[in-house]
Amino acid sequence: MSGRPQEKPRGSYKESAQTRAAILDATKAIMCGKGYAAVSSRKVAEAAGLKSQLVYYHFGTMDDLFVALYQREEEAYAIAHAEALAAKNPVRALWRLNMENIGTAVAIEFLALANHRKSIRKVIAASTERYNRLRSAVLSRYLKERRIPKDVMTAEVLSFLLDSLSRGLVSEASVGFGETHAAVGAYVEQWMKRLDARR
Amino acid sequence: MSGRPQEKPRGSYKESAQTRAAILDATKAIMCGKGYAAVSSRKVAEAAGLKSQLVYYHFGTMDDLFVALYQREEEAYAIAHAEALAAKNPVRALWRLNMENIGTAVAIEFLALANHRKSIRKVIAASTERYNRLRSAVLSRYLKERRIPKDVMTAEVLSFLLDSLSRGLVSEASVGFGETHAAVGAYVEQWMKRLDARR
DNA sequence: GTCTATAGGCCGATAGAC
DNA sequence: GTCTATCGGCCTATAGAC
Repeated sequence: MSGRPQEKPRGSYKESAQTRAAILDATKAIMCGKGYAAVSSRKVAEAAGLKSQLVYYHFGTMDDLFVALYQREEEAYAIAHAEALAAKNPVRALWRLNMENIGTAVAIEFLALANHRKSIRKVIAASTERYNRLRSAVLSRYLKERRIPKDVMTAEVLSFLLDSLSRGLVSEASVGFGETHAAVGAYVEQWMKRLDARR
Repeated sequence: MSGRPQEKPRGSYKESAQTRAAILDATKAIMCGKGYAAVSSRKVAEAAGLKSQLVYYHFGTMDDLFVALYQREEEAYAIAHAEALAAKNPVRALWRLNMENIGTAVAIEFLALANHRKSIRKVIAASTERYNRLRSAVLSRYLKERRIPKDVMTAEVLSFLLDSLSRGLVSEASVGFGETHAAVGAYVEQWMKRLDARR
């Protein structure tokens, strides 16, 4: 990582991490651009400039590859998510996180993939539950501080809104021109401003 | 439809419609249950109790099959959608339509499929635009009648909310247990009640 | 850790008999 | 309109040399 280039240091003992990363990057790119069904060992390898057998060497099966990518992306998301929760305005930070990140696009794809890969469904269900728990405390406090009554908004509903609206906007953008995108974006923005003002 | 069974009337001149319907039904079932990637001419034919070549005979290519299914489902949806817009409470009717119908599940799958089938993307974009136009007038009137100011809700945003929230609930249900489902359902319900009361 | 070679399966699609 | 037969391609995955 530091100093000079140092490709293949001595024999070839830490090329592995680089190759793995390249394979995961390629997988992610294909998933976002063409959908999960376009992912194959050959396509991934071609995009990464490698031979397809290396995919199997490093990840075992295609199923394991998907799980490994999910876990890597989830790990990066976990950090950003924790930062967002710790921000002065967690709602705004979470919204921004969901909107800026390509992660939302890849998340949508994984959600669709869960439909027929039970290994993916398992890992998604676990992390979804975990994030909901993490958000619950912070959003509850946020709403309580602003004295928002439960019939106006709850932490659970707010959490769901932040996710499903951002996903809706992302998939809408991939199909049409973003007319709705601007209108909904503005609406959420002014709604968040109003919440801010109650502090 | 009426009278006696009457299979294969004389030669075999109107078996076509039945076979086509069976193929489309099987395709729909596989898409909902296993995801669009699990759809193949062989799997579809097996589910319908037919030979795979009949899929090509009746629909040409797999691409055409997907488009044909989309159009059939869309045709059915168009009727229900028009009824919902004509209902006394169009918002409630639209919400119910999105929540009850398996159509939402198949719609999510088509949205994912649009990622790498441009024929699908084209047909989805067209119908999305059309439904938005149809809703716009009715929802605008609905909001105006209840004197909802534009900064509280607009027809465009409301239309988007109805779609993306129902999609969010459906995909959430397919992954986890529906804790969120109940909470969000109740929230939307009481929100609609409040709108009703303003009439 | 990366290579070549290859097994074995499912795929989309077509040809031609009936 | 449905059947049998079949082609060529891409797929997942493994074996074995280096």
